Amino acid sequence: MRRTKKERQIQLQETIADNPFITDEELAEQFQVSVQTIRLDRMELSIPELRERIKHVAEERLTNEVRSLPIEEVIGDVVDIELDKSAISIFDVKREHVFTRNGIARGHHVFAQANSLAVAVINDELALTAKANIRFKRSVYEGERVVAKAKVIDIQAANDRTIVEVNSYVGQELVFQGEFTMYRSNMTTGDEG
Amino acid sequence: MRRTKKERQIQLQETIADNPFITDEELAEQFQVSVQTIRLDRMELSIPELRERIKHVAEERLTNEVRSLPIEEVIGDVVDIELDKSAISIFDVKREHVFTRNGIARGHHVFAQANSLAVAVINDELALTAKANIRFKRSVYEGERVVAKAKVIDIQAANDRTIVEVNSYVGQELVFQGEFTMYRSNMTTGDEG
DNA sequence: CCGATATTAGGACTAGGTACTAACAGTAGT
DNA sequence: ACTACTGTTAGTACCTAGTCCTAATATCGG
Repeated sequence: MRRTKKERQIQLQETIADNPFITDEELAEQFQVSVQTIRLDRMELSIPELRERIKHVAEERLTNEVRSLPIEEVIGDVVDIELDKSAISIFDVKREHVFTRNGIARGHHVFAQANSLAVAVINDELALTAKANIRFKRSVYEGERVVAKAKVIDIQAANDRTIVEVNSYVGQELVFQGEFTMYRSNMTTGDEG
Repeated sequence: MRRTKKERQIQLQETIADNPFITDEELAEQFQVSVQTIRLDRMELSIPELRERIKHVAEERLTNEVRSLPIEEVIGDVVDIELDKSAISIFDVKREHVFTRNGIARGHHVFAQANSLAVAVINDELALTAKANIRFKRSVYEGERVVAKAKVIDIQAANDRTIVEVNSYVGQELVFQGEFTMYRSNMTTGDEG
């Protein structure tokens, strides 16, 4: 034994984890044991064979590719809206919205809900977000329901600018705060919202 | 001949393109020709064998990997990164990212790219966006390529806070500006990023 | 030194191919 | 009608990276 079986198996796991493309033969060479030993190790650790590993990586990539942000024009379901006054939407945090590592919702989804509600509440053909000032108050987790409440604060017809305040809650708890400055209609500058 | 050779080969290319995981045998079944014919077709079209195709898909995913964050969790392709210093990502605006009405990119995509780059540049297990101050300078349209450049401005070890500035450009033109205040590691407050 | 555990060797078999040879069908040209 | 050519199919040997199984040997602890 170059080292103990346990030591080798631990290193084996790490080695394969950071390079799934390595063959049993290369592993045998690296650990100075026979190919059969490597295979026994893989069995004991339930590590699949090279081709299965590669396939798995490839499949993961293909399924993850389609997962950025949804296409619907509003993120979340608008449950109430009074144009140019206020609006409410709900958004259920699902697996595809969270970091796989820790189950915490990725901030841009929470932002997207608020931002898209700010757009929706504007009573105009075209509303674009020009500026935003946002604050994530606490993490949102998979399974939680985020309720976003938008309030139109100030309509300055003079410069086609409207300020919308959005507060998002999980239950009674404030999780997100944002102040969006929106341009409306025939403005030339500013991006969407 | 069920159809002409040419027709079959065109369809073969499409079939494999949208499902690289298909075997020659399955293809032969589908096109009602022999396995050998499928192989001749692949030769003529220089389409590699199943295993090579799968490997290629898997490699593409892995070569894009970033240390502190798995790649699929970043919006846009990270083309350069120096942890705790700077990072660059590119994001091609496609049909699914824009308002169908006017072809203008929805702001949260531009935000998501910047935000996720701000997360990626942080050299820590966990990075969460606490605050953000953003400004959409001009609209981004379908077909445009947005290059986001993140710069770590200030690491205040005392309160686990890092300020990251992200500027996004289309060509030479600044389209988005954001200042992200990130919490890192063992902080308890603040949401993801 | 004995027995258990660990390691190695070998053979038969598998999927999904490559590379090559050969046969045959249908069509076109002369 | 004979030949040439393209397209298709069949079959063989070989490859990689394994699985599954049996059997032999090595090594360590008590």
